[in-house]
Amino acid sequence: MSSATIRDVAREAGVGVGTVSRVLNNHPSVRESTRTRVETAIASLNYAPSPIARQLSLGKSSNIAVVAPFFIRPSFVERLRGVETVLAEYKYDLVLYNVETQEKRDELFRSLPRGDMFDGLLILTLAPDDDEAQRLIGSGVPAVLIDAHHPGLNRVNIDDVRGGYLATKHLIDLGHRRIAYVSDVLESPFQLDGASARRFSGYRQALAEAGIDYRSEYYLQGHHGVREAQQMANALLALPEPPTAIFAASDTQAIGVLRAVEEHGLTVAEDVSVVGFDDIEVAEYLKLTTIHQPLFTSGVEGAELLIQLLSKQAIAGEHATQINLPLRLVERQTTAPPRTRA
Amino acid sequence: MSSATIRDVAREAGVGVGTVSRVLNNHPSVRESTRTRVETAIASLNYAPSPIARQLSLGKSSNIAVVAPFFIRPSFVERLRGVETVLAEYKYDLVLYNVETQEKRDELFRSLPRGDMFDGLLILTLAPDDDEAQRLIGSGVPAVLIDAHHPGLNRVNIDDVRGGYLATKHLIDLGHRRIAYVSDVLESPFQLDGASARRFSGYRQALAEAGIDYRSEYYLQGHHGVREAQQMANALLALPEPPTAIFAASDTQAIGVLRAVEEHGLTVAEDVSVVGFDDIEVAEYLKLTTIHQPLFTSGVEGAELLIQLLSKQAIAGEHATQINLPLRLVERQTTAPPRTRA
DNA sequence: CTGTTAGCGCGTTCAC
DNA sequence: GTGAACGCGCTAACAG
Repeated sequence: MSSATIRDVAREAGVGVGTVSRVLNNHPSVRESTRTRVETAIASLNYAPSPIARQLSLGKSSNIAVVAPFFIRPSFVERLRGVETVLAEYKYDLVLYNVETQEKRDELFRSLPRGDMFDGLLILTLAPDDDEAQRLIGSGVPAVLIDAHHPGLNRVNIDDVRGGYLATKHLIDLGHRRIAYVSDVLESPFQLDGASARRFSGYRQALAEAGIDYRSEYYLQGHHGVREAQQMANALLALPEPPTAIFAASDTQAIGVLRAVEEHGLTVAEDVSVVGFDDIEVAEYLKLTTIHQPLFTSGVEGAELLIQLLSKQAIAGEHATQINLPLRLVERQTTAPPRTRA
Repeated sequence: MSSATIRDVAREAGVGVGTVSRVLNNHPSVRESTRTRVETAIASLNYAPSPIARQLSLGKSSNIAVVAPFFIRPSFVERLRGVETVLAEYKYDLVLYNVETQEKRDELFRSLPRGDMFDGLLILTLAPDDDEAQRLIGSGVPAVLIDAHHPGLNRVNIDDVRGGYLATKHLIDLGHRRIAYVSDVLESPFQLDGASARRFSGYRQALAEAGIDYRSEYYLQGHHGVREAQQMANALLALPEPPTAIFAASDTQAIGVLRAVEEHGLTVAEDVSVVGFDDIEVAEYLKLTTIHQPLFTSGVEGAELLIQLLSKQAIAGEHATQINLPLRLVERQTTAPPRTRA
């Protein structure tokens, strides 16, 4: 069946366990003849070392925890792929934690930092509060945030304010003046990273710069999701003076907006322009104009930063590094100049 | 920094380590007064037990491995979500392995079964060959396949033949006679589960049943992906006698077909009908007629089956159970009767 | 009820 | 070069 131990191998090869351990770890000081003897013993017993025992002895686990909310979001999947790529390269195992409730969140932030269970932590889209952050850095477990902010913690993210600005500016340059913003809900009891809020301020900044008054009826919040966004857009389009352009906080939400536009018998771009955020894969198929952010790359960068931290003998107290990824507008076919007034 | 051990707690509380272990595991036989004493000691030392040491001692890891190819596919994500849901419920940790090359595949199938690293295995969309299967069942590590077949291994899947039949039959009932099939490549050096092939035979079955001759020029294979499918559909549409309907092996590929139809200046449904497979989320937004398969549910069922196996004291030799999930046609707006000949 | 001790499987000195 | 003994942190079985 299973589990031959190192001792069995030692006996079989007629050597001590120490020697077996040495060949296992490619220790130079072991005679070639005994090495081969041990190796054949290993092969014949079909032996494989126990990772767990190894971990206990070594004090490291060689696996890193990835915690993230909302599995479903395409943007998360892209990031995760990036993470997986580099973790696999460095032979780290990826343990995945999904967090969709406040309780699970608390539980995780309490248990993760302790324990020798993980060599490192990767946290996606979840901004720790000050307490949690303190505990994290205090625990000495290297951690990096991806798509989340916290001063004092290593992190890779984007300039959301600029993203909001870019999207809005594009619409303004096209000639739009009545521009709405469909946002995630800002005040979540569940602490996400307030990207929507920052994009909102970029939106207002662009508006102000162009001398366009901000209108609160053009600013709607709702839970993340196609359906919710569709409803918001419906409300917008039903306004006495509906917007001629809508900026959605994510591509997913932009899809909802697109549907609402169709539902109203209007045509996208011609009647109302739509711009999204993220540039997930479907955005291309939908020909959605959007703000591209490096999703896959964010995962790669975050994981690499973590690996680097891991090797660096954990010089705590070092100030946290921040990696900022570039943003750019991808112009496709859902934006156009506003229809000229009849 | 971290790691107070159980011994520290014992000393602090003035008890033996055994007692501490008992309160940790809620053993009934411990006086209330000492229990509280230990608990305060735990709190004051900010102690948390080492999962690894615990695992070594217990001989179980409380984590299960999920191996799957192609992170990116939306269908995989849905399944993974289902898996995660039940694993979390039962307090199992989810260790994720991505497999996109033959080497990684071999490496994994060699290393996974051994070791006390995992209590169980969940394998998605990857059909083990006979050797691998033998090693799996021989290892005694409970495993279940999701979206993959192998006699002798526990598995949850669908009736792909029937799926292919349903899709094709729908088209036939609509009046189509020239029906093409856009497929994944069947002979992959990389051993996936041959779902496309089975769907193909369902396709042929429906054709035969309706007395429609099979035409090899209507059957194209290509790698999974929007772009590849789009090219195949382009080729199909450029045929002297192009098909009036196209059945795609997945929704992702159906998206490519949709694009190709547009590219040719044709309109979907009116000029050419398209049906997909999977019913991923975007299918709804694209109004794609498709074969719905329970993606999320497949993850749930697979994980639950595994959990059940885990508790059942691993009665090996038991014959493998197979769970078959239902399929159904979801009719949306990409299919319609063929245009009547002018 | 509770303290003590023996493993769990492996890495690592430390002498030989 | 190589074997023996100890320790990693915890659970479980055995005495009290």
